[in-house]
Amino acid sequence: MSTPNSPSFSDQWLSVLQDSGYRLTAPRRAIVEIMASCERALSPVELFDLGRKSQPGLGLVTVYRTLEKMEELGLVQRVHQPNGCHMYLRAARGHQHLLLCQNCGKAVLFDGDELAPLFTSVARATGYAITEHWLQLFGLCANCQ
Amino acid sequence: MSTPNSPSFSDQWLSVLQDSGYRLTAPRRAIVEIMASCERALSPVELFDLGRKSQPGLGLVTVYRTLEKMEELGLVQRVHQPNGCHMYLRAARGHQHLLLCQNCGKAVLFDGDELAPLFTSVARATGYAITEHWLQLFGLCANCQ
DNA sequence: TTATAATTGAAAAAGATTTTCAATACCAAA
DNA sequence: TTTGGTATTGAAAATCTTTTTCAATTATAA
Repeated sequence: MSTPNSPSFSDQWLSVLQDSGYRLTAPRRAIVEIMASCERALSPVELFDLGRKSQPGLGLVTVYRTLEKMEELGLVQRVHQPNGCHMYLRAARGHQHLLLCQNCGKAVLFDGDELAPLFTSVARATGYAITEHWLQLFGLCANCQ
Repeated sequence: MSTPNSPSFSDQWLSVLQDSGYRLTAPRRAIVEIMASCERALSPVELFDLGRKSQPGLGLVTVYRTLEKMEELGLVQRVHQPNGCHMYLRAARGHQHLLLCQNCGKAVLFDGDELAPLFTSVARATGYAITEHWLQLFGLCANCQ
């Protein structure tokens, strides 16, 4: 429950950045504000365009750099697209996976705790040390069906 | 069981290409021969370098174009990498998932039958109609660890 | 053998992302 | 406050993968 005296979602992110030794600058504030309140996945260029509305001098490079830091801090997660480009989405807590509507782009998250046993057994069967996994689902949301 | 008189694996692929209306050219033969016999995922450039050994004039563009056709015909499958680039792997039959060595590219396939219940419950919980899923694991194979 | 249409490779273009670098701005310490 | 060191910035250029263009070549059907 958010009250006028409780820190907003984006203020929390700014604190995380600051506590990690990063400086709070106007471009970062603008980027954080957008990402912290957006429910869709955004491409770096979309984020850049949105950010320029409040921060006209904003550079695309700064968008990339800030996304990198936010990902490193677990604030946003990268979304892989079939064309190889990336989008970024507000991260959920814990390890969450993505279900994307192929029509409108709306994203829903779900957790994949049930996957752990599968990964363990695959690792054992193959001898591989598994370092990373991706699971993404595609479909149609209730509206678009 | 392959005998001197039965068509080789790569000859089968060439037949598929020809039956689909594509012409058989020396560059295509070279590319098909490599992909049909390689167990690792290859990047277009790796394939290009390998192909030049038997076909010195081979162009990278032809590699891309031939991969595109082979994927369309279900002979190879695209492998997505975290960096956004693609590699290509001889296609498996049936629905299989990929575990890829990040060092040498060696690929292992596993089936994800155990995932079905997860997808069903996610579909029910979200109201989405799930049409496609994307699961890929990354790690280090026994050799590369 | 010939005609025609697919295919080729080089070069250029297109995109996304990263690097470089001089100028700027944050913020800790005085 | 003021100040100094240094993180950060944006522009431009560089990278890298992939696609497009185009004139020359080549496979294949007639």
